[in-house]
Amino acid sequence: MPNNQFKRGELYSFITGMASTAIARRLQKNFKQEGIEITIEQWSVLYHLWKQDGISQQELCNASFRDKPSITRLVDNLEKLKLVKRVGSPTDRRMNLIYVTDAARKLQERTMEIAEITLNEALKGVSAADIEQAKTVLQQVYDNLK
Amino acid sequence: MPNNQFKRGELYSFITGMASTAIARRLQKNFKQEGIEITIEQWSVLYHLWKQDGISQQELCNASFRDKPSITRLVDNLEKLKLVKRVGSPTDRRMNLIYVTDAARKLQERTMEIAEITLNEALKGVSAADIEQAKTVLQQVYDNLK
DNA sequence: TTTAAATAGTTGCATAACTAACTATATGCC
DNA sequence: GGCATATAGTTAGTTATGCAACTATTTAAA
Repeated sequence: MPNNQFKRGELYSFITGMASTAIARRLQKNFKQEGIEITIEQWSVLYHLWKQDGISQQELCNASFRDKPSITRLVDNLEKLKLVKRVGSPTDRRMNLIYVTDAARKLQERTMEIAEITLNEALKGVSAADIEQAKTVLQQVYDNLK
Repeated sequence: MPNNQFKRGELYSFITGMASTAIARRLQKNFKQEGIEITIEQWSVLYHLWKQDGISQQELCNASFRDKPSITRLVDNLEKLKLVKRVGSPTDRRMNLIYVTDAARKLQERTMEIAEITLNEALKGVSAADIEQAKTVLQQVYDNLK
């Protein structure tokens, strides 16, 4: 128990997640540089829809670790950009099924490439084993707080 | 070089930093539960000021990895809450020196305790060595993108 | 010394987060 | 069938972020 005790003064960067913030910021910049005018948050929603669309907003909430109002507005903005469509579910009139448009599909390949490049840039000099291990720790943290 | 290549489909959680988001969210909840009505962002600014106050907003930017408008507004809100004071620098009239108030000092001990408890909760079941290693990776990521 | 460039901070605009309160529809129990 | 409860989604209010444009002051160079 005392061996995962954090010393005061080391708390800060772990809590604020400055590393992931930095990655997201860099990815945003790289998108912009390529003339791709979507936010990271919008991209992270598309990311799930590319894998599978026609899912409800609630399922998008679960997949992207966001609450319902956040998804409502992200979908609002993505719809304004004509990247997704809300389609009322035929079987449950409470639900919207979210579909990506052709315009969004055109973004998939290139943005995933940029994301991959950005991530490799971020992880330069870190061994594959260390990355795996860091991912395990972060997953454990997430599970602990779920 | 190919050994720190990320496979597509694993990108997402690393980029969005869901672990650090979860920690921050939990800390916010724990503050609230104790009747402490400040945001994590406000706390993260106080965190630096407790270590040393009377520093400029620019120094706060550097310490807390934020841009100037963000600090302007955080200091605005902290000032409204009477937790910090802006004092014009006597030697450089462009600068504000930021001081914490007695009310803020009263929050230090308890909030640091809560942060420590929250972090230990988040890191339950993770060995000290793994934590160290994850921190090293995150620091490297941050340095790579700086 | 006066003028250009750098620095400190603020303001406006757009996007996004969380909470709480709300509407509409579906489900389940009597 | 009818009513309570759960679920899906939206809206409003506050805080925060990033970018760009702005003011005020300082510094450095011509």
